[in-house]
Formats: sequence, C-alpha cells, structure tokens
Amino acid sequence: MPRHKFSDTRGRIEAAAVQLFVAKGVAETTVRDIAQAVGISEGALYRHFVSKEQLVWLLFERHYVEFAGRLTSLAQAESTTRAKLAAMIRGFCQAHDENPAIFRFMLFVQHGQLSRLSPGMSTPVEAVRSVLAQGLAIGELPPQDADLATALVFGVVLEPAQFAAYGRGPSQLQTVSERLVAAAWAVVTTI
Amino acid sequence: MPRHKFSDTRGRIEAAAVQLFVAKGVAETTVRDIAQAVGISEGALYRHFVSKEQLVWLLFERHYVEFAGRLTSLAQAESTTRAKLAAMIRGFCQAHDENPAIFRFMLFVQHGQLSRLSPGMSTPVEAVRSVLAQGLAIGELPPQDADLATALVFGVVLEPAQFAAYGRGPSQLQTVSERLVAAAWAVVTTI
Amino acid sequence: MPRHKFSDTRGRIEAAAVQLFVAKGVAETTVRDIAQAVGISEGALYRHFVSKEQLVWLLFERHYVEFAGRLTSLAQAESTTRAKLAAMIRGFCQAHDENPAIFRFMLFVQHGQLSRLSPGMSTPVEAVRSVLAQGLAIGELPPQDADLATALVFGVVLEPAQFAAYGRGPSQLQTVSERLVAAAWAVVTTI
Amino acid sequence: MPRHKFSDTRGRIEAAAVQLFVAKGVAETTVRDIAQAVGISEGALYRHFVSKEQLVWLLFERHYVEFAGRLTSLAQAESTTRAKLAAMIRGFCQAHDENPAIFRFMLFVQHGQLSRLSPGMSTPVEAVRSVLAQGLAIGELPPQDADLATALVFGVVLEPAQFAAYGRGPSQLQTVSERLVAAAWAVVTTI
DNA sequence: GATGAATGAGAATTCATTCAT
DNA sequence: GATGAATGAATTCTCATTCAT
Repeated sequence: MPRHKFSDTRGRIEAAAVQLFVAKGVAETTVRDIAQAVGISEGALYRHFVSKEQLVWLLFERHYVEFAGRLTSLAQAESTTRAKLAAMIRGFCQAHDENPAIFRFMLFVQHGQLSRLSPGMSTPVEAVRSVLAQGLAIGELPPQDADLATALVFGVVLEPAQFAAYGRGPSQLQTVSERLVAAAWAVVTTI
Repeated sequence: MPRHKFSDTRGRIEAAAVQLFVAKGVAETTVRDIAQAVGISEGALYRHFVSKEQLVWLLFERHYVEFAGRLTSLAQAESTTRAKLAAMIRGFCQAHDENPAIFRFMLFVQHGQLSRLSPGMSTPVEAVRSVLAQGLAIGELPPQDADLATALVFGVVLEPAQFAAYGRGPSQLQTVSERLVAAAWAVVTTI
Repeated sequence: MPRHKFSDTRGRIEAAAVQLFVAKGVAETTVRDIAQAVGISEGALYRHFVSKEQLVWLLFERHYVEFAGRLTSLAQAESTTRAKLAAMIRGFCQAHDENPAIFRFMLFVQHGQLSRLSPGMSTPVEAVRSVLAQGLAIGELPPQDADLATALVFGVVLEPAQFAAYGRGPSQLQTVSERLVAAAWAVVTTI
Repeated sequence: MPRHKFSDTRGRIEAAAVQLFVAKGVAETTVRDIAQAVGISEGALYRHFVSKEQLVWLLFERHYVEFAGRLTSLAQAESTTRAKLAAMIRGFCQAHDENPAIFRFMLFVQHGQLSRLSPGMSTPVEAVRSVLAQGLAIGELPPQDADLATALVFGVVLEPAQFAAYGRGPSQLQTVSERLVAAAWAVVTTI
C-alpha cells in the first residue's frame, strides 16, 4: 500500500533496510547505509521513521505477526494434526522462498526484538506450539514435552534455511518441502 | 585487587566477554562493559587482547575448532553411522550443558566470524557432514543430499538449545539427549 | 554559525590545520585543537575529511605538487641555467611570503609524508634538480654531483625560511631574494 | 662514562632512543618501543629517566651544547674569519659522519626543544653567528645581515645532511667537506 | 634494580539524530 | 518533503606512568 501513488519511498526504505540488516547485521548497518541504498539523504529517512530502532521493530513486528497469522490460517484449514503440521511446514518453505531476506530477518536477526513482544501477541512459535499441544491433548501425538516438540519442528525448517543462507544445501526450500514435512512428522512421533 | 601474578585476568576477561556477548550481542557489548564486569580498567584489557575484534575471533575460533575435534573423536570411537551420529548428538548435549554460554556464543552469536575460518579448518558442520557422507557412501543411510541431512541434524540439536536460552523447553539438553538421538536418526532416515 | 551553504568550512579547516601543524607539529595537534580553532565539533570534521591522516596528506600533496609545478613553469620561461635557477629562487621567496605557514608545512613539517609520494610525482626537489642536471649536461655548470648541487640550492633558500620562522633574519624572503639568487648561483659554480 | 663498569644500560637507552626518534619522530616513538629496542621492561626505563620528555630534553641539550662548544673551540684555534668558518664547516661534517643519528636528532628532530634553551646558553647557531659577526666588525666580510649570513652557512651544511638522510647525495659529508667549505665562504662573500 | 600488569587521561573515530536552508 | 552539515555522546584504542611483587 504505497502512501503516494508513485515513489513508494517508505517501501524502498524498508526493503533496503531488511537487505542490509540481514547481510551485515542490525548494529553494523548505519542509517547512512540505508539512505545510500535507497538513494535519499539521511535526514529524509526521519520523515518516514521515528528512529532506527523503531524501523527495526516495525519491520520485525509486522512480518512476525503476519507470518504467525499465516501459519495459523494454514493450520486451521486442516483437520488432523499431521495435516496441520504439514501445511505449516509448507508455509515456512513458501515464506522463505518468497523473500528469503525477510524470512531470515524475522527468524534469525532479531532475537533482540523478541523480548519486546507483548505477552499475548501471536507468534510463529505459538502457532506451531498450539497445534502440537492440541495434537497431544487429543492423542494424535505421543506424550511428550510440547516445547521440545516445537523446538524440533522449528529446527527441521530453520536450520535448512540457515544453511541456505550460507550457500549450503538447497537454496529454495520448496524444492524439499515434502522432505521437511516428513522430517517434522518423524521428529514429533519418534520418541 | 592484586596487580600481579595469580589473578588469571585473561581467563576472567574471556569468561566475562562470553557472558556479555551471549546476553547482549557482540556489537552491543562495549569494551567498557567487559572491563567493568572483570573489575579492571579498559586500558588493561589491551594488555591481554589486541582488540575487541581479536578477542571475539579468539574465543570463537578456539571453542569452535576444539568442539569440532571433540565431535570427530566421538564419531571415530564408534563403528556404525548410527552410533557415530548418536555419539555426536550426545556430545552436543554435553557441551551445551557444560557451558551453555560458550555453546551459544559459538553456535549462534558469531555468524560474523564464520567467513574468517580458513577453508581447510575443521568445523562442527564438517564433522557431522563427513559422518553422514560416509554413511551415504556405504549405504547405511538412504540416498539424499548430504548438506540437507546435515542441516536437519543441526536443527534437531540447535533449536532445542536456542529454546533453552529463552527459557522454553528443557534447560539441560542431557536430560533429553536420547530423544534428540532418536530424532536425529529419524530425520536422516525418513525420506 | 550557519549550518549550511556559504560557510566554506572545509577551507577553514584546512587553514586552521596548517597553522596548528606548523605551530605545534602534526602529532602534537589534536583533532579537537583543529575543531576548536574552526569553531565546530570534532565530529563535524569528519564530514569533510576521512581522517586526520588524510587531512595531513591532502594538504601536503596538494601544495607540494602545485609548488613543484610552479617552479617548473618558472624555469621553463627562461633559457639559461642561470636564469632558470634565479627564477626558481624568486619563486621560493614568493611562495614563502604569500603564505609562510603553508610553505613551512610543506617543506619542514611533513617529512613523514615524503615516503608516500608516488615515484613519478613531480616534486620541488625534482624541479630544481632537473634544471641543474641539464645545466651540467650542456656545460653551463661546472662538473659536480647533481644531488649535492640540489641540496646546496635548497639550503640557500630553506634555511633562511627556517630562521625566519624562529624570528631570526628577514621575515619576508622577497626582501632578500636577489641575495639568495646570487648565493644559489655562487653555490653551484664555486667548486 | 658508564655508571657501572658493565651493562651501561643508560647509554644503551640513549642510543636506542636517538635511533628511534630520528627514524620515526619523537611523538611517534613510544616508551615501549625504546624499552623493546634496549631489551628491558618499560618500568625499568624509569629507573634511568624521570620521563620521556626529560629523556628527549637531556639528549638534545647535551649534544646541542657539546656541539656548540666544539664549534667554538674549532673557531678559536684559527685566526681569520675564513679559517674559522672553514674549521667549523669541517666540524659539522665530522660530527655528522661520527654519528649521523645524533646529528640529525640534534639539528632536525628537535625544533620543539629549541624554545626550552635558556637565553644565555651557547648553541651552534650562536657559535657560527658570533664568528660571522666578528668578521663583519673587522671588515673580513662584506657588510650584510649577520642572521641571514648565518642562515646561509647553516643551509650549506644542513641541507646536504638532510639529503643524505633520504639517500640522496653523499652519505659521508667529510668526502665533500672542502666543497662545503668553499660554498660557505662563497655564500657569505657573494653579495 | 627489574618486571609487566594496571591505571587513567586522552586521542581518533563513528553514528543516530537534529535543524537551518 | 528533502538535504546534508553539524552535534554530541559513545566507542575503540593508545600510551606515559605507577606500583605490587
């Protein structure tokens, strides 16, 4: 949704910022870096964002919450735990391939932001965990610690993403999504 | 505060630095933070380390290489791929529980250092990957991409460690090491 | 103190820096000294110069090369060795009197920069030496070591400049330029 | 005069300091540099010298005053202005060749120290100037400004020394001392 | 006399943010 | 809305000097 019909400066700032944050780290990216990447002056940035900190937080929160919602929707469209989980894994893969930079930013760069999330806010972790917890409750999963199961599922999808970022393994996660779906299921059913 | 001899200032600097790097991030930790934690002046740090950058690199490299060696040794003491992998997973758990701060520093905090590793240097990733590659070669593992398999194994052990750092799931990985061993095996055999 | 446009901050920094470098030495002049002399903050300096080192080098190189060109032009406008040398000596005197601070900075303060000159770059020393070498070649000067002759000519003009800086002898070299012209000629013809 | 029969640490410190001061400049030479060159600890230096500043001053003053005395003696042994001047020029050359480092330190490095000389103290400049002033008074030299004449004489000997330091012209001034003697005389008699 | 870790006062440099134009 | 010089607080690092051993 561009603010003005043409010249979506705000969007270009956000895109440039995410690229830089992922490539160099948030602390290592200066406001000047972002301004140069966008092709505007440093001062002009402050017409769109209150501060660098706020820009980081905005980017993180928006995508984090949006992605959590996406995962929840995907799960709700299915009826069994297995199908819900499979849908979510495919959702991870699709989100990664659509925009690897934002995916990485959201899931790796911003541990620093996690503590700022308000308690009730829905997160990808909660989305996955609630599916697993329900699966445990209704007996579709063998008894186990829900948090550990959640961690294992995240490991199955996040670590390949991490490897991809370093040029190891497949760069498109959707090419191996069914493999990851199988691994995720194995990991929560093998006790 | 003795000025001399048996105070092991260097060791105290290293310990304080790792704690702070893990807690706040490397860029967010100032030399002053470290000095204050140790109880010395900022200048005194530079008698022990050439620069903050070198301190980070030293800590990373030492533990990273040492841990890679440890994993390799554990694998070599076993004969089957399954046993090798199990031994390595237990090695991860033990290393984590021995010193979670160093484990986290080594595996999460310092992606920035990875590019500085010289090509031939042995790393935990190489240690795991070579076991899996051999398993594939001798038919003890079903045919699959070795990098992806490695990523999955890392996911199984690293993500629970990450969760532990945020107070989710078990804080001691050794309490669930057999579960992780089973998950790791499942993940490389479920295609 | 206007923040913008017609304040020529860069020029004021350069002028202040030369004054201070000459008065106290380069190493003894801090960035704060320069900033205070100009009336700006230390940080503001860095919008105009990459580093103190670069500022020193820029000032040196610009004036050194420019002055070398000036000497060469003066020599080329004359036909005999004697006239060329005389013109150059007068050029030294004029340059000194125009801006003694820059003259001193260029010729006394910055020996440290000499090694950074690229080999082919034209220098005042080369300008004088080539005139003398040509004079030797065409027999307008008695046979002698060209480097020693060059050194003697420089001594004749630089040492009075040095004395002037300490308040000894004439403060304006142009008042004694004909004396120096005669001395320079004597020094390369008296064997 | 070593303080103790063996291990003339103080002398070794002075020698190392002069070498370093000449090679890198006083400000650029650290106490640590000197200590390392001598092969002692930093702290040990302070058993021999009150401060770095005092070391610099001591080295400068001692050699400067000593050399002034030497020049005066050489002049006094002669009767005519011409002979006095010749003897002094030869003295410059000899001092340079005996220990170029100290010569350079004394005459080039330490302009910063000149202001600390007490007014009555005898200096090389005064030694030369008084010979020339006397020559003017008794009519052995044509009328001229005594300071300018002194500057020219210094130029004749110091600039070749400077060139030698940069590897240009003769490295031993004594090989060209008669040339310099002739040049010095020419310079004060050519009006 | 010697050692070298420690101090503490700067020094150079960086950078998010402001503001006159 | 845009610019970019300027600010000022921090940050890394240096170094002469001190002092417990």
